[in-house]
Amino acid sequence: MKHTIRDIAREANVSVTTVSLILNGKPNTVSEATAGRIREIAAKYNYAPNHFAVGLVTKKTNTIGLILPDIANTFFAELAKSVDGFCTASGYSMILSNTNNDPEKDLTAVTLLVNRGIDGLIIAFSQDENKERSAAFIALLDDLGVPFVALDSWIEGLKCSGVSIHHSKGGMMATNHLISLGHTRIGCITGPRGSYTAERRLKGYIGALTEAGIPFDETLVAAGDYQFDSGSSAAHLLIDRGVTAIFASNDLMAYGAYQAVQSRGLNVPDDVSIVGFDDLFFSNILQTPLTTIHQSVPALGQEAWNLLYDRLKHDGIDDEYRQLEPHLIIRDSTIAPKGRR
Amino acid sequence: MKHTIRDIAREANVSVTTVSLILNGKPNTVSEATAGRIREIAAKYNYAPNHFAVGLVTKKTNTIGLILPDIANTFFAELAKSVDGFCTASGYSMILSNTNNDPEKDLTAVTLLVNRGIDGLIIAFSQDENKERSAAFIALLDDLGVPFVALDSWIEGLKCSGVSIHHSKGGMMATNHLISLGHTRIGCITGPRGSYTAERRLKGYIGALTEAGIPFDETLVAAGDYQFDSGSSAAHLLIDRGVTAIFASNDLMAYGAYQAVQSRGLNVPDDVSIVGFDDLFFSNILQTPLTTIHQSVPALGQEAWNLLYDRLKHDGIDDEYRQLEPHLIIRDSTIAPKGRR
DNA sequence: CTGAAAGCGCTTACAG
DNA sequence: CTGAAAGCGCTTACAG
Repeated sequence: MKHTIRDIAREANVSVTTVSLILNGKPNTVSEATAGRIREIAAKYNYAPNHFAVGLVTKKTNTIGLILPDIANTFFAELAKSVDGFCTASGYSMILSNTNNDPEKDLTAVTLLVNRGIDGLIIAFSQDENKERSAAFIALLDDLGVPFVALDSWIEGLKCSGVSIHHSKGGMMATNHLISLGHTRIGCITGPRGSYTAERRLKGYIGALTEAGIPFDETLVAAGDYQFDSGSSAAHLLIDRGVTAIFASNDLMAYGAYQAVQSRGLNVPDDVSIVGFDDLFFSNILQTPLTTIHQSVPALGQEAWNLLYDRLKHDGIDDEYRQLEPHLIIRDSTIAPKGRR
Repeated sequence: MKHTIRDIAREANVSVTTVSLILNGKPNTVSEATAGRIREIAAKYNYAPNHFAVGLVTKKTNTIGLILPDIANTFFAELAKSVDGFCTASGYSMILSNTNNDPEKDLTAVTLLVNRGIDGLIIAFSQDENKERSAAFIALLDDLGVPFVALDSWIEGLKCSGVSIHHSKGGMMATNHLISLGHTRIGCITGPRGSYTAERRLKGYIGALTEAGIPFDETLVAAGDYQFDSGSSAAHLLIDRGVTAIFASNDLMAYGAYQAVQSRGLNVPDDVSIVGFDDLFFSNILQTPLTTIHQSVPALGQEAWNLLYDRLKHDGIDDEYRQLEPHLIIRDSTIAPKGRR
């Protein structure tokens, strides 16, 4: 049998007001004897306030929403784990919403979660090239009434806090590594064109080439969609174009590129060097461990939580956008090009 | 500005009762004209009922809890994705709780979620060998008051519905495959000893050997913990003992076994055949794709959801335990032993 | 030092 | 065909 605050009050011979004050640690002038008795009785019945009644009055739920494009993707799964850990530690619960990378679902998920009553929202946006929908989404978010922070991705024109890795710097570091090895014919497998993270990483690639005086060759850019298969087909294209090295905009596509190289009887890194982006767990246990840009997922989750938590607790904090430092992890998938070993 | 049912009622010139009846599709005798007007106004303001007020009255939250040992593990991440999909489709939200495989946290998570108000619970238990804690946990679950179903794992003595793959049959199929290839010195890397899934899979291994007339050799069983590293060290042990084939109780440990084999200058499958369990996405893109026992994760998620949903909607349904059929996927990591090719 | 009472936003018998 | 009112279980000014 579930007990209410009235049950406790009755048994303690006090009013519900008094019980509420004590159990919530609110400023009060209740005698220690009475307070102790109340706490004892509450403990005895394992009393916990009804979540809905509290929410109805306080408008607080101690729940946040986490919207993710694909929880089955290791990167986002680890992110969810990180955020969940911080939530739990701070007494919050986390409602997860998976959008399957469907921007339409970003919208419905936000509406749904806000209507259910959440205190805040962390959103890793789906990749979306539709400007009109983006505008509508921004409008929706603008008068959301609950704080939210953008994670990993971003929408042009958004007004909120956010955190991501420094995507372009990461793309630049990956490409620079290949250049410093002596490669000049370097292909790039992008994420979905038009999407924020894809364009930022590509920008880093182009920047590195330009800085090194290597003319940017549009035909050495092949569009992928962050999935394994697209990495494989893009790599085939690039190999046809005679690249000696490939920067894949995420590890999953890098794995696809491995497969393309191997299916032609070629070898990584002897024939084609490959750099990834993310540093998934699996990148390190491949037969030829992958050189890649490491993202600290726990740090990403923590920053997102910190940004949100500050805004949960205090009103009117200015927006902040934090970009985490990428790290180049050199493993066995990159080597100097054939002529220069 | 958030609108309430009173705002809608006022503008439609009707009572809140009428609005509530119409918007909830309850049996009513409201004229179609009035009903239409109400729906229009509600739509105009994007009205959604306050979740807490509804919950306070109906005692229903349309929220379920999903307790998982490790969301960063691909297997559970895909499970979460599957369950989330069914929840969403049925109008439910899912609160995720990650226990980091800490049985203590299973307990606190259950308590927390139930106090927050959830309609039901799906639990993939942490591995626990502590009988006393298990007993306490069962007692807690027994008078929980909300339906729950066990997913993947199980606790001896539990009274609830559940679904998992047929672990022992899977272990048997994996081992039989190795036997049919001609192996007789077959090692087994188990999950955490004493845990349900580990013991079931091991039982399948032993059963297959016995059936084939191969004497069971205790020294060919090495305990792991379902993590990569443990697979590697266990494989080293088994190779020292002269096995020609290894059944690893999950894919992650199979990857570890690959590494052990390779670090000795040996080769999979030429020197050691390896079978895994789970069939993670990565098993298929390894340089030597892994022969393994496939679990249909979407089916697992769907069954768990179905079992829960039935019990959410109807009282007094009998407990059911469903075991899903495992499937052997033969790839390149298994071959006949050297003498028999 | 403590309590009575209003109110959060709904749903649902019940009355007419 | 429609509405007034009770009640869900809390929190919080306010009164004494």
